[in-house]
Amino acid sequence: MRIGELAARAGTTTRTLRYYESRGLLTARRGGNGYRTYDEDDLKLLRQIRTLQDFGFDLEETRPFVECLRAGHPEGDSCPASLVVYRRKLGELDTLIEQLTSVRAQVAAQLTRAEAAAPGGPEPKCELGGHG
Amino acid sequence: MRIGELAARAGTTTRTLRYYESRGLLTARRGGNGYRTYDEDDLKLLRQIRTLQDFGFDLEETRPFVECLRAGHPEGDSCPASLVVYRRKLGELDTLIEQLTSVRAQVAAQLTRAEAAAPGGPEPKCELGGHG
DNA sequence: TCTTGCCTTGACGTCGGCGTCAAGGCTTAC
DNA sequence: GTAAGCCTTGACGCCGACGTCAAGGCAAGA
Repeated sequence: MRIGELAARAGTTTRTLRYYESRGLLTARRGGNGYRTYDEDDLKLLRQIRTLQDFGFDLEETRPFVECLRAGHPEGDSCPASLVVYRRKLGELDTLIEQLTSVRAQVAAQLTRAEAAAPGGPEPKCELGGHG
Repeated sequence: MRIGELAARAGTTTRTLRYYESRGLLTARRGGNGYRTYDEDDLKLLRQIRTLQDFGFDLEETRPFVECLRAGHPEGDSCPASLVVYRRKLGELDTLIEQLTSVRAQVAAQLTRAEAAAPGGPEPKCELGGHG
């Protein structure tokens, strides 16, 4: 198949595929007219990249998975190098979630304080008795 | 005080202060020699910006806080517009944390699956009996 | 043959928050 | 006077993952 069809089947754009190629991921054969030609394996490889990208992996972080598939392994994460990336990512995610949770708490505290200090009353969430 | 001192006292750089000025935050008076001159109020304003930046707020999102302080309010979040930003940010943080938590779980699942499928054994976390 | 729609390479644009360099002016210490 | 250390404006660089435009080639249908 050609680049347009591959892009469509992977839910991305031709520009993206050429970019991946420029980065050394996703190589392509060429037809007699110079057009790029791909097969089902390329689709599988591309879907591996896209899945990881959706997870927030950098393009470089997908490289071990790509090389693993190219080496003939059944899955992109069938190789130790891929597992290393998984574990590192888990650590990064934990750290990030922790930081964001902390920030969330601080912002919430600021909001509560600011609302309490606001003129016109602190916008009560529940009205204890009274309904007017 | 001049720009270098203000930057130092706020733990940032002169380049950053000029950038804030170019964005319309943090205005400055000028001395006879053309140098920017700041006072303690400017420092307070700058610290407000920096705090929000550390929380992950975009520069644009700090504008209501800045305008609130400029209007003479005691705190940057003494104005309704600032509270709106707080609430929106809380929502964004909740969404983001939720997404990251979901991704974390998916990555963890992939790692577990890949480890189980790996040749050479699934790297057991604990050894039940046997120690050699 | 002409249009339409794919494809090619090349190259500049985007976004945010600055970093960094250039070229020069003011002030103070020595 | 001159070197050091502050300041000024202007402008290009950076990062990542592409978007978008330009100029042109190839293929297929009417």
